[in-house]
Amino acid sequence: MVVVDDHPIVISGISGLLSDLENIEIVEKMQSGALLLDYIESNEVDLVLIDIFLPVVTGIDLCKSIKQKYPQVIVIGMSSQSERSLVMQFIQNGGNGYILKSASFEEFKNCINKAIEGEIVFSDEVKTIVSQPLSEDLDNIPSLSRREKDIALLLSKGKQTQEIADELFLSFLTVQTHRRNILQKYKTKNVAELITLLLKNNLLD
Amino acid sequence: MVVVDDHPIVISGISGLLSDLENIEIVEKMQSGALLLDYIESNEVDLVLIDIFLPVVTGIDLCKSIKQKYPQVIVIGMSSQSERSLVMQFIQNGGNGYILKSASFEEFKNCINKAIEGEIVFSDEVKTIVSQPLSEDLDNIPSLSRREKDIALLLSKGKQTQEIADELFLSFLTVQTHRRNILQKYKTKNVAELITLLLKNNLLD
DNA sequence: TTTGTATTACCTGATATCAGGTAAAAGTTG
DNA sequence: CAACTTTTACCTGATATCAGGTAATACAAA
Repeated sequence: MVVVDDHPIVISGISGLLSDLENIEIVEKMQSGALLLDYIESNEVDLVLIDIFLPVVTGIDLCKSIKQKYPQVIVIGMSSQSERSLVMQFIQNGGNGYILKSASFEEFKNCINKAIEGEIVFSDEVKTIVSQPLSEDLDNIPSLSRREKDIALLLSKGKQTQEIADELFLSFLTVQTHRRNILQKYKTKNVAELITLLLKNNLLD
Repeated sequence: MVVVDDHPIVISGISGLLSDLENIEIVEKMQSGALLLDYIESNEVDLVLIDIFLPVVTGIDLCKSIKQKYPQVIVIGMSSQSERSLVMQFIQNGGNGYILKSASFEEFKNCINKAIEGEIVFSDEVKTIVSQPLSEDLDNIPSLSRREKDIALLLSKGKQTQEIADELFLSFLTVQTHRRNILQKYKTKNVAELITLLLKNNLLD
């Protein structure tokens, strides 16, 4: 088994945790995806435990790369906080399981053992997150058109309709129409609610 | 020394890391601030290493509580990602240092040793973050009072003055006053800009 | 080519926000 | 206790937003 994490203490922690699992041997500990891909080229690897928030290449992309070339390798993801969409993405890219770093030692052991047997495993907290009835239908969030984004961005900076019109060389009335369309698109009743929604969904970057 | 973190693997990792530091003995490992405050009541503690993102009570508030009652205890903060404002807040609340979890073993050891000698210590990455020319003067962000936060939160949900008044059993005019005070406090010209500022600075959680 | 979305633009009226000033009661800190 | 902050509350007028409807041009997809 190989652990990939850019936090030395996490690696150390997992070593300690797994030292009493007889069937598992931590072969290597590394701090980046690139190192893992190199290693996997010339060594036999059964199981990989990777942090999702790695520098350069994210854990999700790393998982994808591994699975494309070596589909038999079991890949388990880890992170501190977890969002439903992240976990789902990871699994969709071939991940065999997902564990929150706040999981207990027992959970870690169980998950790893079951994953080896071919199951898709989740730590308890992840289970509850994944099985949540996904808050209404907030998944299929519509996206902003180019112009709408321009306007939303200026709105988020506190600009008002006339100022936006001046800045984008548009009519006051045009900006007004865009505003209304954006509000309707997201079913928000005013700019405050809109900005909250946009920022929380990273739609303004 | 006591380690407070809600991630078992991190605690395990730190144990492993510090087992070869002779002058330090990890007395206790616990997963919440409440446990620490209980423990500290009846035991002598020299140094505490706390995670910033703890459930219920954040590491910053925990640090504050500790320092109020036991100013001689050395408190070092930790987190995975770090933001300038977070680190500054922690130090302002009496923290003796801040370490990123991605820090190397060496850094951990150095920081802890120096902190014991009375220095304020930062791991390398934190240093660079702290010493950044801090985008203009966005540091000294005032904080919201309890009531102001209530109102700001409802504003972010798109509620308007009258609705907020009803929900909080206040006069329309009172809410109006709060709104104005909040806008003034952050020098924002409307709610849209305000929400942006608050969300980007994590002031609404 | 037709359908659909995006972008532009105009009009009106009801309602909300913002900015100005004022002030008392309650709670907190030195 | 005194000073300060917080929370509560009222008044007014100017300006902005929101909701409703309508419509032409442009550009991409079916």
